[in-house]
Amino acid sequence: MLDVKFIKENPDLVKQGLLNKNAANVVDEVLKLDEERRALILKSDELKAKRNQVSSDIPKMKKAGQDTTVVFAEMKRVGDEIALLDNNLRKIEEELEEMLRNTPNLAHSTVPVGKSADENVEVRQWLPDGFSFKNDFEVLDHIELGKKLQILDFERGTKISGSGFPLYTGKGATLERALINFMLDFHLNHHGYSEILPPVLVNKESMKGTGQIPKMEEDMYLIEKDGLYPIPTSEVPITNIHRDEVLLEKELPIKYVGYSPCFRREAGSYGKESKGFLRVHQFNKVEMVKFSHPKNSYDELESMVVDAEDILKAMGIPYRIILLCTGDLSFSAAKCYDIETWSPAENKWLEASSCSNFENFQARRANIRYRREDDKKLDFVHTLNGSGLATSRLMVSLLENYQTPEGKIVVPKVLQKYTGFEIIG
RNA sequence: GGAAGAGUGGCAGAGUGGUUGAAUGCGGCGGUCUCGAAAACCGUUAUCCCGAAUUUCGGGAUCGGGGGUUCGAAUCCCUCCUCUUCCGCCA
Repeated sequence: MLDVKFIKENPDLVKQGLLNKNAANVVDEVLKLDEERRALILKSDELKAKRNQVSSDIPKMKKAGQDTTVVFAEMKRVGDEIALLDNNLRKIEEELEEMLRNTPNLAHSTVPVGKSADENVEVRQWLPDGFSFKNDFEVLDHIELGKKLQILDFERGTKISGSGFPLYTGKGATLERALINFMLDFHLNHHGYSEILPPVLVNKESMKGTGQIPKMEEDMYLIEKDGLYPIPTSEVPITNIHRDEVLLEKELPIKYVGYSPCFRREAGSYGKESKGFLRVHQFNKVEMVKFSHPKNSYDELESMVVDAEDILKAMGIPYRIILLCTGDLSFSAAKCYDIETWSPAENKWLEASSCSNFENFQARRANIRYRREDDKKLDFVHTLNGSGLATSRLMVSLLENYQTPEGKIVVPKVLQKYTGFEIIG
């Protein structure tokens, strides 16, 4: 959530920022509502001050045996007027809150301005030794491989739950579990994160805190009976760990890594990308979350991207880093890098990770603060998160890149101690 | 799911309608004492909002959340949430 004070002090900057993010320009309306709000507070506070004064006088009057009926009648009127003003105030504040909650975060100054994904910028690319975009043999895609090797069963997944609910079988299930364990261990042992295993159903407050609600509500599952949301990413529960808390400056940055299944309705996105793993309703993801000091959150973002890259390097999967332009940035993000892995069968890059700095946008919504050492004041932390990584897209690249001409899968070296086998097929 | 009880400042814990933002203790911070430290003593110790003013001052709000009664609510009423204990059920 943007700060009204900041909008007030930098209206033009915010207007341009919203424009860059393809968002509605609400600046003038926000400022107007804020002005109305302050005027009402001024009047209301004045009357309350009067009421407080009189209230403290009443015991004295009673003690002195004075008649209070006139004062009571007057104060009744004052009370009614206060109630009226506060009612109006609440309406204005709700309207303002609603508007701000629906207003996206602004992009950082280092983010390229652009309308859509076409204007994203490739930052770097990494390819394993001996890698070639041309294949010596006819490659199978992950669906064909999954079927042939009996490790993925999309048809039965559909029978059990519906389309987009993958079923892993045999060595496929083992490989998936190996991936998750490998990634968790890697971040724990080499990158200094501590592990979280979060609840996968969260309440509305948590969804609001990280910004999935209200803007993305249509894409979220909801268990109406209990008012709980299956999480679209463990960013939600993990970031909300410190909702309404005050952290110590010296404990920053706090770095968590956690595995969870993720649930997304993907409403309205059925199409050619919906086959196999490319777009699913349930997938597994290892997520990194950081609570950072505002002054070095951008360094933390860079190192988080490197943390995710290390996983891909260790597994020998070709990838590239994309810096998202302003128009392609998500609602809450100020800056975001996507990591895309190569799919030889699709002959294209697939988004396997997204690492974002939200600055204090989420912290403001979720009220996550830290106390400064020098002046003892409270300030909002910066929150970041990144997939490290999503197994579904990763599995596509893994299977397709590691297939042999005979249609078998070689298990990447680093995963072998987790799988207990070296080859599938 | 049923019954009973409870939710107050960083923590513990008073307060049941009128200078209560809130006693007291612990903790934290500053000081006196000391070569230094401990002890002791003195002082200080929340957050948010509004308004003025170049270190600050004034006002308002907040005692789990929301609503109500009242001139006035931490205190009374309603409702929701959470926790504890007992019963039931259960991986």
